[in-house]
Amino acid sequence: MDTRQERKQRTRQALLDAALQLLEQQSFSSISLREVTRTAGVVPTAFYRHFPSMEDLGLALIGESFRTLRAMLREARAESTLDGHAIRDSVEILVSYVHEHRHHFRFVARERFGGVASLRHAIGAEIRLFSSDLASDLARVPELGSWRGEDLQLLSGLIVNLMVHTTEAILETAPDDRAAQQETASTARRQLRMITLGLAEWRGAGG
Amino acid sequence: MDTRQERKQRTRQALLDAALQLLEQQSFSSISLREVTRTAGVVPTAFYRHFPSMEDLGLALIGESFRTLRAMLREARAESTLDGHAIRDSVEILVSYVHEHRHHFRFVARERFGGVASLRHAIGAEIRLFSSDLASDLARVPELGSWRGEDLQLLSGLIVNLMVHTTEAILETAPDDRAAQQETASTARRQLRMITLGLAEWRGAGG
DNA sequence: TGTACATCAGTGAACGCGCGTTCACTGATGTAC
DNA sequence: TGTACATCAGTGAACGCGCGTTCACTGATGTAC
Repeated sequence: MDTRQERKQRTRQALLDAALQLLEQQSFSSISLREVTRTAGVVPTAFYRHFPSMEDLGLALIGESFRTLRAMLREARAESTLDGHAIRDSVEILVSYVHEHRHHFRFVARERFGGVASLRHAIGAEIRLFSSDLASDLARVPELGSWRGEDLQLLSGLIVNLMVHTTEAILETAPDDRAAQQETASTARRQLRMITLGLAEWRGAGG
Repeated sequence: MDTRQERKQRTRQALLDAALQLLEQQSFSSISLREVTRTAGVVPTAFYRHFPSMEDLGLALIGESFRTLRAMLREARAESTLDGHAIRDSVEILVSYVHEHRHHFRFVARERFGGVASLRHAIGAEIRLFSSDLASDLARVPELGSWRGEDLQLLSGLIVNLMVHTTEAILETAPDDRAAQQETASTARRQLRMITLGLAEWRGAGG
C-alpha cells in the first residue's frame, strides 16, 4: 500500500535521477525540462508538481551531492593522522566514493564553474563549508595542534584543491582501465605527501 | 584599402569575440549560433563562411586562449628560481594576465570540465603540455637540479593545479574589490610557499 | 587604363523541430460523517 | 463499513518562440586580357 505522498516522492526522485543521468554527457544549462521528464517517464507538465523550475531541481541535486560528500568526510575522519597510512586510506576512500557516486561527483565538478550562476554560488558555499570542516579535523592532528586557524585553512584549501583535481582525474579516466585508475591514485598519494612534507617547516603566514 | 581576405579575417575575429563575450555569462554548450552572429553583427548564415559548426569555433577559441597562456609562461620564465621573490613575481604575473585576458581564462576554466567532450579533451591536452613545459622550467631551478622527471611532473602538476584554482578564485571575485583581490593573491602566495617548503625533504616517489 | 568575367562574403526567406509554459481535464487517494 | 465530497499527481492539447540549416541571391572585390 502506497500513500499518495510516497508516490509523489518517488516521482520527484525519478526526476532527480533522470537529470543526473543526463548530466553524465551534458552540462546542466543545456539539458531541457522535457528531456528530464521524458527520461523519468512522466509528461512535461508533471514537472511543475515537484519543482518550480529547472534551477530549483539543480539546487536540490547540489543538496543531494553534498550529503554524499559529507558522508565521505565522516568516513575519512576515522583516520585523522597525517602519517603514511592515513594518506593511503584517505585517497582510497575518495576513489571508492567517486566510483560509487560518479553522477554526484561529475555534476559538482562540471557545475562548479559552469554556466549557471546560482549553482556555481551554491557549490562554492558548500565547498567552503567542506573546507572548514576539514580544517577543524586537521586541528586535531597532533603535528598541527599548534597551528593558527588561518594556516589550517590554507592547508585544507590545498588539500580540497588536490581532492577536487583528483576527482576530476578519476572521472576523466575510463572506469574499467584499472592501470590508469591505479596511476591516478598513486599520483594523488605522492602529491599529498609532497604537500605534507613541508608542514614541519611551516612557521606561519608571511605575505 | 582592404583586401577581401582582411575583411573576412575581421568578421571571423568578430565571431570569436562575440562568442567570448557571451561566454562571460553562459557555458559554451548553451550559447547558440544565432546569438553569436547577432552579437557579431552578421546574419546567421554568414557563420558558415568561417566555421563548419559551433564546435569548430570552440576549438579555435581554445587555440587563442592557450596562446595567451603560453605568453604568460614565457614572461614568468624570466624569474625561474623558487625563492620568495619568484613566488611573489609569478603570482603577480598570473593575476595581471587573468585580469587582462579575463575572457580567455574564464572560457578555459568553465569548459575544462564542461559539457562538450571535444573541448574538454582539447583543453586537457593543452594543460598537460603546459604542465610539461613548466616541469622543464623547474628542472633548471638549482634546488631541483637532481630531481627525477617523474617527480618534477608531480610538482608541476601541483603548481598548475594551484594556478588553475587561483585563476578561478580571481574570476569569482568582483574585479573592483581590491581588498578581496589582494586576499586571493596572498592566499595563493602562501599556499605556493607551503608546497615549496617541503621540497628539500623530498626523496623520490614512494607509492 | 578599360572591359568582361569569376569569385565569394554576406543576405534574406523559408523549413521543420524541440522548447517552456498555459490550461482544463481525469481519476485514484484521502477525509468527514 | 458505506457514502459523498475534496484533494491533487499526473495527463494531453495547444501556444508562440528561437533554433540550425537549406537555398538561391547580390554586389563588391579580384583577375585575365
